[in-house]
Amino acid sequence: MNISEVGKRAGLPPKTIRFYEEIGLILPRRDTNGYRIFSESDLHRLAFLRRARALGFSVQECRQLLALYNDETRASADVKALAREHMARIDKQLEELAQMRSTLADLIESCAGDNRPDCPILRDLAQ
Amino acid sequence: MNISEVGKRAGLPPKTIRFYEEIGLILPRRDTNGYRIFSESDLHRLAFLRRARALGFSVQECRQLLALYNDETRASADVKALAREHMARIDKQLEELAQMRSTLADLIESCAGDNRPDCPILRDLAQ
DNA sequence: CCTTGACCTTCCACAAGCTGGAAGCCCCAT
DNA sequence: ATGGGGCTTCCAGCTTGTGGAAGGTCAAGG
Repeated sequence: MNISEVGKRAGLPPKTIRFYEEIGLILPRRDTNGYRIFSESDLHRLAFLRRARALGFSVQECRQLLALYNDETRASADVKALAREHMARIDKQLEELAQMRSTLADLIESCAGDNRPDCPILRDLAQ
Repeated sequence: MNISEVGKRAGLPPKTIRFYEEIGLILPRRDTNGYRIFSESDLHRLAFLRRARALGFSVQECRQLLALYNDETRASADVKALAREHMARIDKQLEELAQMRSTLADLIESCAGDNRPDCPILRDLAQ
């Protein structure tokens, strides 16, 4: 199967698939004309990647997840540890964003939002 | 004042300050030897930038905020609108992260995390 | 057989927001 | 004069792709 078809099936644009090959996440065969040929196994890897990325795993983590996926002798503890680290990072981001949101909401509420120049938001930023 | 001192006072590393100059957020004077000289006004701009960035505003938004800050005839409505757009983006990010977090938490809970290879996390990713 | 359009290929540049490092100048103290 | 620190510029890299240009390939229609 060609790149655009595997792209449709996996839900990834061809550009992204080429990029994933470039960084070694997949290694499709090549036809005599130089075209990439994707096997069912390549398709599965790509779909796996799409879902892992959608969960916010970094490309490096995806690499590790794929390695674990292909390792029949893996320990599920290793996968769980990876997922836990990732979730810890997400929790940290959530906290930071919630903190920003809270401050912003306060500032926005305190601003008249009319045509006068006086603005608590700018005053706060300037301190 | 020199770059490292203004950096300490504004809470920004010299590298970042040079970068901000490069992209036109500040324009410090230069000494005859080529060294940057920062005025109190430069310091205020830098501190403003640090706080705006800490609230998650993009550099482009910071540019607009600084312009509004320096415009005596601004309407606070414009500042408020900027802040509202930004908060909307933050809310979107929060939603996405919360969704990821929820899925991840489910997967993590369902995984034994022992030395056996069977793993619901990988199964879900592979679908 | 030739053309046309839709593929495919590679390579380069850009996005955000810095950060690190190298090479070289400058200033002050010893 | 020598050493250490600070300053300068420029280049490269991080992450995760995206957009575009130049050019090869393939299948269908005239």
